[in-house]
Amino acid sequence: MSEPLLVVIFGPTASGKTGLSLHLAERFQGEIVSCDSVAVYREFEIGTAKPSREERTRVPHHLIDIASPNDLVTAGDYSRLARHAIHEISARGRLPIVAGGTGLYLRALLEGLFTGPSRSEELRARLRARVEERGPHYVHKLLRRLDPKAAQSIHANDIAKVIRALEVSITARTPMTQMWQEGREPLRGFRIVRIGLNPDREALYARINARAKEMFSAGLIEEARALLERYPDARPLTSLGYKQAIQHLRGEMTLEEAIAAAQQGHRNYAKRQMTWFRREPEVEWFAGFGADPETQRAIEKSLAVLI
RNA sequence: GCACAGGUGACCGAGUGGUUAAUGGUAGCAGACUGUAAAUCUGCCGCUCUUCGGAGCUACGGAGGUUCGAAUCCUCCCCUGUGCA
Repeated sequence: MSEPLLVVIFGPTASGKTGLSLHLAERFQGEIVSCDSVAVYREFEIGTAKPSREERTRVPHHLIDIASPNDLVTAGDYSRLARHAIHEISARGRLPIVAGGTGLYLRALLEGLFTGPSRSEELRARLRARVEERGPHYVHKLLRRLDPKAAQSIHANDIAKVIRALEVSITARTPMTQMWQEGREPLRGFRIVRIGLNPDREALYARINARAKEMFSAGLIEEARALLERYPDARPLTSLGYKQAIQHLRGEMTLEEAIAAAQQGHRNYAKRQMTWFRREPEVEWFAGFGADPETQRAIEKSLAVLI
């Protein structure tokens, strides 16, 4: 009972995390720490389903709109900022509630990342060029020499991960997997309660379809057009919804096709999120949507005991 | 009604006599994930068994036929698209 409580809510897109976190924050005097790799960027509004202005005045939100579209927020950045926010909230005597769907960021926050070098754009560019010239197996062979263990666990086709492993092993002059041995630095000082939302697959997919479509009628195309003009190289422009909106703007697909592709992308994403979250330890799972009053009551009840 | 084109596994789509349960792709399901993660990648994917080596059954619009052997060739029928009437 000595350590303060930290509530962590996760689940696939459109499972109702926002609604639930809002409800719990009001009920238990909490503040919300978003865990969303796209909502951190300003001006990305419609496609990210950020909580509304009104909702954000009702309950303080953190880690939303903290970066310019031209910035690049990494899992490490997120972890540091989120930990800082959580400690501040807790120091104020309020309940920190982490809510989001970005699995890696969540893990970076809770378990920490290994202390390795951060990105090196030049090295990455060089390695990517190698892949272009010689194919993915060439760089994978390279990794086999520098870090055989990593090479074994990373598939040769997974270029992104092969490159990161090489980047680490080269710049640190130590195999990445060896650096992993030194462990990570997990978040300490909190009793962490993990709440997982796992609505029925079919119902979730229907909800995703409806929501993705609504984003388009709410002006996603226009928002994407404006963003593309001002920040043509912005990273989050490649995220779900924006990507398809831009394809439509370029004349690569009709509006209908873009909507269908966005819906499909969100459905696939939700599935990937679930396979990530299923591995999470000590999760209290709930089968309904977060916006569902019955589910909210059940979660509220199980939380009330702990507070 | 005539003339072409075509009907392939949930869908799209290759295959034009034999190592073909049938290349690909998509969807679906399962999985991986340590600083791009709304990313990137992997496996399974007709049915039934299996000592996990395999075994059996059913499949390329339908019915017959040719052949040792057909999704592939022939005949008839049904359906779809396009053109001409």
